[in-house]
Amino acid sequence: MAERLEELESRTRFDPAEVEPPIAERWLASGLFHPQPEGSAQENYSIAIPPPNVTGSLHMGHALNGSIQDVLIRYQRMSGRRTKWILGTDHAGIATQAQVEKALRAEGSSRQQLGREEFVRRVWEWREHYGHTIVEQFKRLGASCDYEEERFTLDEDYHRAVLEVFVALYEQGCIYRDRYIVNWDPGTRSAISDLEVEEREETDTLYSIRYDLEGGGSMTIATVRPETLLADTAVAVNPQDERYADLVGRTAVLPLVGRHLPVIADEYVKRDFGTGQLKVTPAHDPNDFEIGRRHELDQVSVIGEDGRMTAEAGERFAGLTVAAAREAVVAALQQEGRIVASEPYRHSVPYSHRSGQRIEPLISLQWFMRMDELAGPAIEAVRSGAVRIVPDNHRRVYLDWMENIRPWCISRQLWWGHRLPVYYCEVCEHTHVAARAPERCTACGGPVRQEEDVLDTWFSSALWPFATLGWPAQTAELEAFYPTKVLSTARDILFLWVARMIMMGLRFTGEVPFAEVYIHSVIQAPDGRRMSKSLGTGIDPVDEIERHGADAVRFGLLAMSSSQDVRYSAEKVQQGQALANKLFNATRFALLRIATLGDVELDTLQPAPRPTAVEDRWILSRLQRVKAQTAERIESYDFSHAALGLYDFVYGELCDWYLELVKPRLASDPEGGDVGVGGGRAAGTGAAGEREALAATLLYLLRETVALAHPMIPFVTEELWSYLEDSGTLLAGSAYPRPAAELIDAEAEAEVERAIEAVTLIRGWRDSAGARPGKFVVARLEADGYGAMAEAVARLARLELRASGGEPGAEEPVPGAEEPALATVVIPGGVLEVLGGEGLDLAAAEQRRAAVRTKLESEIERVQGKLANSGFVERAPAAVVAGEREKLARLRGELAAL
RNA sequence: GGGCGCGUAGCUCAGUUGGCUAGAGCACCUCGUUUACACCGAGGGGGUCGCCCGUUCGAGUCGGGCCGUGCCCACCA
Repeated sequence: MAERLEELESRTRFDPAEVEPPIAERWLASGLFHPQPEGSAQENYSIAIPPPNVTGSLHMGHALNGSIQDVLIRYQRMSGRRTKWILGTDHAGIATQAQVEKALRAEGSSRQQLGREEFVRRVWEWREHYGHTIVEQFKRLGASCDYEEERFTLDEDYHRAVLEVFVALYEQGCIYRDRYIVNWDPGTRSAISDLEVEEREETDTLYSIRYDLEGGGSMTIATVRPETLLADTAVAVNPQDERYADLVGRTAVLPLVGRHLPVIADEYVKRDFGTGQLKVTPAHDPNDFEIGRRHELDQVSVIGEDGRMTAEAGERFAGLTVAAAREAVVAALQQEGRIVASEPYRHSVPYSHRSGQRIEPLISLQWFMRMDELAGPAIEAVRSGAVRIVPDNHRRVYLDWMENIRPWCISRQLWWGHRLPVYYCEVCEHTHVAARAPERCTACGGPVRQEEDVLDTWFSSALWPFATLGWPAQTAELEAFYPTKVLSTARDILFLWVARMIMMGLRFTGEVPFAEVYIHSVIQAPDGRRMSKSLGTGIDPVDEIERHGADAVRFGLLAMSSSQDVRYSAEKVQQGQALANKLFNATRFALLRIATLGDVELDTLQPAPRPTAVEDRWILSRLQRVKAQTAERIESYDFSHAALGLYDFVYGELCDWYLELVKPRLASDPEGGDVGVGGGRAAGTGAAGEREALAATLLYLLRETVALAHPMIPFVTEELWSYLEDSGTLLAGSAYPRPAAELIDAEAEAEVERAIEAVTLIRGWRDSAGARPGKFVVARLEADGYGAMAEAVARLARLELRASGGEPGAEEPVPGAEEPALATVVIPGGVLEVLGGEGLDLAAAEQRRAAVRTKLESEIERVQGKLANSGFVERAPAAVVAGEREKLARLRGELAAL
């Protein structure tokens, strides 16, 4: 220990870069993060991490969520629970495939050139190469995940779980294949789900186009997509619309094409919108598709999967891009004089979240999943509270979405992902759905080929909490850690992921996958914009860790977090860094002082609360309250207050006051130095037993504080623990401090708090009077309730105290006891009478006094007014009225004393 | 069009069930080589709590309206 203390003495500040890596290593080597699968999920505590994209890197959202989950996990682990933080990554179909394709392009190749098998091999290779970055980054953050059991959504076992679910849902009739209108993303050349579509406001031109009717007359149709006219197969009006009642049943002629279109009546058409006449394009508009199904209209597809016009669009337009086709169609219509009007039109346009390209609704043969049947129990789970969403204003959003849930397009035209376990007969087209490929067609014995499509990534993610634990096998892991306790995430994937996990969990395990969903803040850039690489607004958490330390980043993020979105605050991270440094130095100070006390043996000293002075009882009492408060805040997901409350305790009580109060008692020279001028309890005096008690108390305080802070700032606290606890045990595996009721001491709290207030007031006065910081002011304390604290007040406020005139025990006649006061400072319980001091500017002090008087007077007036109001006195609760009366008396006393 | 938020010191944010002489961190100003920490310490200035009505003895806190702002959901050509 001795050498370690020597080494500690030279470290005047906490250096995260030096300390963090070895600590992270000790944690990993300890096995603490890798629990044995024992006990029941009920008694254990588990969290399944939202799996980051396998080739991604840590962004602020990960860092925040990682900090949050780690606080919970560490807190629970220290509370004695068997904890497991399930770790893993997501294969992230589109994102990963896009990355590899980009790399291929750079080397002049393409996935088509490679072929499917080779391409998939290349992606695996890519994953080997880049797939560990983010996990390593989680380690740097200090996240105590179970790194020994890292999962991947394309692992063999995981794949088996996916197949099992797919086959079961198919057999249960929930999964089906359909030619349906989908959101086609020309960028990724794949269908995407509704949730991956984002609407953007845009200004287009709304054209009014004249369609002639057979047998005379015409209709005028408005559209922002004239190019889709080529695929019109009907014209519709509202059945209630008398204006057009006689048109229904007639035939319109499609301009440019000449196709005959029935005029139909459908409720969908709004009478008051535009002309009340609508062109119907079943193949390229979701609404029209529905109309088409209702009226059994033809489907003509003029836009292909490549985003270009097809042959069906006719020779003039085939091969054109959609944009070019629009121009060409408009030009052609203009030539025929069919454009009756055109005006700018603002509307929302669908874009792909994935590729950023404009969505092209078109009809495609895809796999879908019917959701209504699965949604029912998932709705009930949230309604009944089996799954609790925190904060609960997201509850309604979840329920609204679930109650209006629509089929989910689950097939993707990609190569990277779970290929559908669907096999078509090459001969008779018979469809087989099975986890294992059939040798031959069961109907005709012909050869079979597997479906080319893969599943939407979210399909596999939906199984995350149980597929990671070995399901469908009934593993010990599943028994011990499923259901998990809480799912922590930002709200943007509430539908995409959370809702689907609840549905799948209930369906396949019969249990909710987690008891609580905690929705955390989204961290925005400091200017309020979204943090994003493309905008250049991103802040890299790893950079921040390198600059300020992982503890600082964690503390900062926790302190920022809230129930709403917040801007990134570099100051909060600084604050965290300051806290780490402060704790480090406080511990360093205490240990080095104790070591020099001489008669205290640090190596054998047992940390224990052994108060011998009121400040001891005060800080011990305060510590108990902070313990209770911190635990309560962590358990209620109130991380910012947990972090900031701890900061306040460490700074505002432990360091600023307690350590200052106790310094004289820690002086190595029992005769005392120049500290503590007034009073009988000179520095360093006291029996050896008292010094030992103080040392024991200090050790106890520091150990408890450091342990209390550990879930939030694990590195610095673990480092300090190695000095405070020499058995070599890890703090990460030690017990979380619990409040000891017998140490709560309201009286001591009141006594010390009034002393603190007095010191602050006197310092303020000193400053206003220009008293030099180093010089003593001669004064007389004429106030009640200070007792043993009087001398501490004197020392901390730099006073040379003269005996009070009224003090019975004072040696009579004390010189100066009758000395007239030059000034008075109002403090709790009375006043301080200033008798003299070097270079005091009494005029300035007088100004301050006047200001205080004015403030007191106005406040007294306010309170008097309140108490004179009969309504207040009669109606307000008695305690409040009494409080005001007390306040008035106190203020009057202060004013009189001035 | 619906839903959910937000608007409190220069900045970022706290303010539980209405009782506040409205707080914190940062920034700013003054002072300080008091041997834990200058990533420090002490002190200080700074707010019509977006606006207007209302409820109440009392409103930053509750209700209504307005203005500003952000996000989510939604099939009006």
